Amino acid sequence: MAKRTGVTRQKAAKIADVARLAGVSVATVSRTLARPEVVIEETRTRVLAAVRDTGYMPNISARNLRVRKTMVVLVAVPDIANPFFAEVLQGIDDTLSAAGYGLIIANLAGSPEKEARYVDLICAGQADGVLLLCGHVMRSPDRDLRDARVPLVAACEYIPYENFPQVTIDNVETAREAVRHLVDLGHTSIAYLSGPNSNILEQQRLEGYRQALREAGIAVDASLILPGDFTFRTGVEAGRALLTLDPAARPTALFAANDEMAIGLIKTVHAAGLHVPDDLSVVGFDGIAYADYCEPTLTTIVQPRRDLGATAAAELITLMTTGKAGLRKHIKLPAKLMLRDSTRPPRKGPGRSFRIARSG
Amino acid sequence: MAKRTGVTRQKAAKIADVARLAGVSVATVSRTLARPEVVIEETRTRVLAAVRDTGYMPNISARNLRVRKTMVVLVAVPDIANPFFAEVLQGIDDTLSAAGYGLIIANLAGSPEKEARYVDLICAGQADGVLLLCGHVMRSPDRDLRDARVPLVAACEYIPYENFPQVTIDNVETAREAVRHLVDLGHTSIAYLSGPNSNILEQQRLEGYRQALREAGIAVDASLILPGDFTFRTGVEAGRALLTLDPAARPTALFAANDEMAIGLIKTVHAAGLHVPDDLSVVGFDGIAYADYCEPTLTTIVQPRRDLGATAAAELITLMTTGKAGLRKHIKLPAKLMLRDSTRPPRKGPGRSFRIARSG
DNA sequence: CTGAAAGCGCTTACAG
DNA sequence: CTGAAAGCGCTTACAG
Repeated sequence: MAKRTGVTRQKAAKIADVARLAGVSVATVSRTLARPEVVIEETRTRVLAAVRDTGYMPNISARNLRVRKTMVVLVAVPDIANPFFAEVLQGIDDTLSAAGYGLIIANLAGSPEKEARYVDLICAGQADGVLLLCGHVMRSPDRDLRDARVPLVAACEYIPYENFPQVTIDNVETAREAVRHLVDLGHTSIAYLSGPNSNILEQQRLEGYRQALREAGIAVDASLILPGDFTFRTGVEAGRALLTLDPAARPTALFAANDEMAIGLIKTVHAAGLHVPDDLSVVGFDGIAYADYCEPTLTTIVQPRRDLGATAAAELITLMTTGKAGLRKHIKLPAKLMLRDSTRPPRKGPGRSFRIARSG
Repeated sequence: MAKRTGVTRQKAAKIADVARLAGVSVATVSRTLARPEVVIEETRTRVLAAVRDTGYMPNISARNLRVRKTMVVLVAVPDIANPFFAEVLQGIDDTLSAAGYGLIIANLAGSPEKEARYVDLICAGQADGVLLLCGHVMRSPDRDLRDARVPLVAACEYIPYENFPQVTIDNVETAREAVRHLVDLGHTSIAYLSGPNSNILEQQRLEGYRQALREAGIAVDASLILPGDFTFRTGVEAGRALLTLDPAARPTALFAANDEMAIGLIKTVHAAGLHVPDDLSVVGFDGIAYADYCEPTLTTIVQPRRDLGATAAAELITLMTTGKAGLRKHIKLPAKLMLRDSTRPPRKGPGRSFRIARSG
């Protein structure tokens, strides 16, 4: 230990303090820290000891100013209170902070003003890269993020017609698998509880539903496609709609475009005396924590949230450091069907002939 | 619009570019932006026009280096994937970003290495203030945050024996209110499902439970205090423990130290045929979103999460800018009891004499 | 009211 | 292998 150690010192030590104590120039201190192998061992030892004794840590603002980098990444999330994104953020944070990057979390929360503020911030060079989890390229009234010469990577919600890297699951294929599970159980009357029509995830999941039915030789019945918007509330409404149906015409299974809606629907039909899975099998999508707590526990598609975040962050780091993207523009991560208690073969056996007679 | 606008320019405009275009010195540009009232109107007009035409935005690193501030606040959260903190973070983010501060989210996630890295970062002057949501003052093997001459504010989880500002709900009073609600319904045999003993929140909620019973003249029965650790799993275990009890000795109501445990317990006793609230009333604590979806919906204490975050952030801003804290060191925000479907008067009427005979 | 100049703490060619 | 020096983009006394 030197005379006065850094711990209780009033002001933080700067590089000049270290240089003085070690008896070298500031350039040598800087070099020792950045590329230890270029200085001779004796110098290195002296410098490192001085660093320790002074408690020196570099001033990031000064370094960033000098090298013209910010070492921060902005990540745009639609809603930070949504647990889904919280876990994706964890994967991002792990990867980015291990590489020395800081994180600015831009919580869009449906506010165009906030979004515009963040766009301006990025255009002003306040971030070295941007991670888009919000399903669109951020905009402001007078600036376009694509002109900001800053690396972009999107994750979770695919953004069509763009050519930066994107990391998502394969929504079409995964939705297809979910519906195939219902078909395999013997269901032939399978409803779909949709998300908002304009949403890309909704469009892909609906497509997967269609494909699975087609493969099974089941005609798509438009009356079995229930409107929803990803909220618990529309799940409840869809449940009520199901209850008004003549029991003979009621589907024996339902695939919901997300878990919240599935859970709202189950709760509603339960309260009316319908049993899940005996009277109705339900599959959700996302794998939120609650899907494992609800009654019955929900069969659903579990997205690799952490990995989605980590992979996107790694892709962005590549882009920021090398200036070029990895080989694949669109990385699709596997999501898996988690079988739980909300699905079961239909009680009355296949009602297929009935459905075909009724539909289109 | 000037000849070439900033939008598609290669490099971001700097203050010298603005000065040249406006025909003034850089000092004047800086002044106009910082304190518009000190320059004469004509100058101000010219400068502002030049700012607009160049698309100028100040380089934050340079400014921070110069004024020796970082304009970032570090917020330490125990677990970013926990929806409770996600919403507190929203309140923090709103307040801080409106004041021009950036946010570094330190996701401690039970990792002492990460925590130490963040402590070093703060000691190196990389943040102007710290918001502690983690229930303890962050530590690293060789540095103490309290010596880092950086403003500290804690929120949500009270940290005893410290003298920086703290913002929490009144856990004792609120728990007392929850139990009083059960007492008012006529319950006299009221169990408590606890959190981990070492946790300060647990200690306070237990104290509130005790006070409410005492006020009602009900003796505390140690056998009705079930161990838990805030997880859904221990709620399930407590439910099983309840089921092994002789029905006559079974409590008619239960207060759980948090919602996850309450929900796990309800699910377990339901599966065994016990009805909530008819056979058992349950009150939770926290007001997580799921408490409003589960079956039955859960009567619980709703914490003002957003407000907790916003208030703590405002307190920290005061501390960072004026150097002194507000009047009150410990700010207690009101939490409210949300009545839902999991509580009801006991089926068999007050069993008070029985309880007294049995306990203490 | 405005300008010239110093300086915040670093990194990095450029010499030697 | 090491040092002297320039410069990253700002802000702010200090003069005038």
